[in-house]
Amino acid sequence: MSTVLVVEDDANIARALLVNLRARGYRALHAPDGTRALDLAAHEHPDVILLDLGLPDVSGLTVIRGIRGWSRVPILIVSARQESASKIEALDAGADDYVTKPFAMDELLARLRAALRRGTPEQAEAIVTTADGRLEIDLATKRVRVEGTPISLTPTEWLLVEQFARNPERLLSQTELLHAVWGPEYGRETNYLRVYLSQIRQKLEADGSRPRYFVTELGMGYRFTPSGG
Amino acid sequence: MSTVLVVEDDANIARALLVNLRARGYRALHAPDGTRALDLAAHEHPDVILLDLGLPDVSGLTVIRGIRGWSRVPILIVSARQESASKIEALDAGADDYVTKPFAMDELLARLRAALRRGTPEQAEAIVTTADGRLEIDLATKRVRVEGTPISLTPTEWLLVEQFARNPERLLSQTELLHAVWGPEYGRETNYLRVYLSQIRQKLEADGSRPRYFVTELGMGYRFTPSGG
DNA sequence: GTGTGGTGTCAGGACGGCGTTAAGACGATC
DNA sequence: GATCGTCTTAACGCCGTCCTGACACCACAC
Repeated sequence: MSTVLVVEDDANIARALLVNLRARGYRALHAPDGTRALDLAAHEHPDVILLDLGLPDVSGLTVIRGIRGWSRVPILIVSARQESASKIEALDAGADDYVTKPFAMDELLARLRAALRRGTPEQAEAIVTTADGRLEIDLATKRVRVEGTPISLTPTEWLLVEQFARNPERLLSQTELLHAVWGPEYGRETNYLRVYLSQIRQKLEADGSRPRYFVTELGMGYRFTPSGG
Repeated sequence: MSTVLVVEDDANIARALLVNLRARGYRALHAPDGTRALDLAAHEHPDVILLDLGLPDVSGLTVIRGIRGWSRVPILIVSARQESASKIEALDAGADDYVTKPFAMDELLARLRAALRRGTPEQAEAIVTTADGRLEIDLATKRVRVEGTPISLTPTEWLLVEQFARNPERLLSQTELLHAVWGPEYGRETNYLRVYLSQIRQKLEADGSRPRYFVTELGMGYRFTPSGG
């Protein structure tokens, strides 16, 4: 049985996380602030740590540095969308991965399993590459390369590509993508997606009219298939 | 040790069931009427419920609805042959499966084991696989594989397959499926199901004319049998 | 054997989703 | 205020999906 330390000050989110984790058979501990997080990390030796960046007392960065001083336990960042700068700082400070609030529970659990499986922290997830090596997406530097040469994307194009890169092989519905890129009040504007998918394919696919990486699933959504299948 | 609640007014049948269940190592409770059934279900939290439809006080349907209001414990209907209409009603109300009186004890025990297997939350992996490994249904990425190669399904086909994957070994009535896929106002359009089941079998079964996974239960509904039996 | 109700299969037409293009609206920069 | 790139919106043709109806088939009852 693995022990998960949940560092989260919002009581509702914390409860939801703890309930879900315990239902899946994890031993889940809770720290509502940074001080108690460091304390529990030292005394309970969790197998993985879920860390919210917005804490009341000390910054999430301080917590990461405090733990990395003596332990290489995997740390998953949970952060709001607008905190993207501190997310990168957190990754640089030694965090392993991050999910953006509001997050899908199954996605979080998948990343958690991945972190546990790895055991030893590595930044391998930072660059997503297709099986054929033609396309590279660097999530940390926000850069995309096709056959080695950098491609410039517009902000909206990048946000879309980022969604795909963070969810390889997974079917993303139109509403899901619209929420993630344009905001929660969008959902019916599927024509946006049609236009931008077209542009992205022109830039990143070998043959824009026969997409291999950004595949349409008719009536369901889109899927990024770096594996090639 | 699993707890089984037997709801049965006929004393002879009840005794036979209780003796057989206890001999197999189950903890077996007995409720001779609907009122005590609801009472025991609430206080003892059984792992599975065997429910006779012909009760002296309240109808079996009332019992199902009373339990389904707060619990998802598997419910197996035990009913006489001529009560086929109420059997379908019971399935629509949320029962999981049924056996017809007079029943073979080993068949009942087999269905009971299937219900227990389903009830225990071992769905840590969101991938449902058939016993022979030919068919994989990945609920997280919404992808279906036959012998390793991905198969593309239309939205309606996927919704149906998803229902089956989420309820393996369970008998799903036509109305239940129609409600889940087309919406609550549908219920008589069983021809839809016939067309789509045919398409799904063509795509996913080894021999579309001899289905092994998506089995028809004549007059009752359909059952997904990943175990192969 | 014959009848009946439920089921499986096929094909065609209506419909809506999708990809593409282009033009107008908007905002940033100088 | 002018220019440039980006985002939004509209229009159109294409293609797959959904629904429908017809027919064959099967199990079961008589």
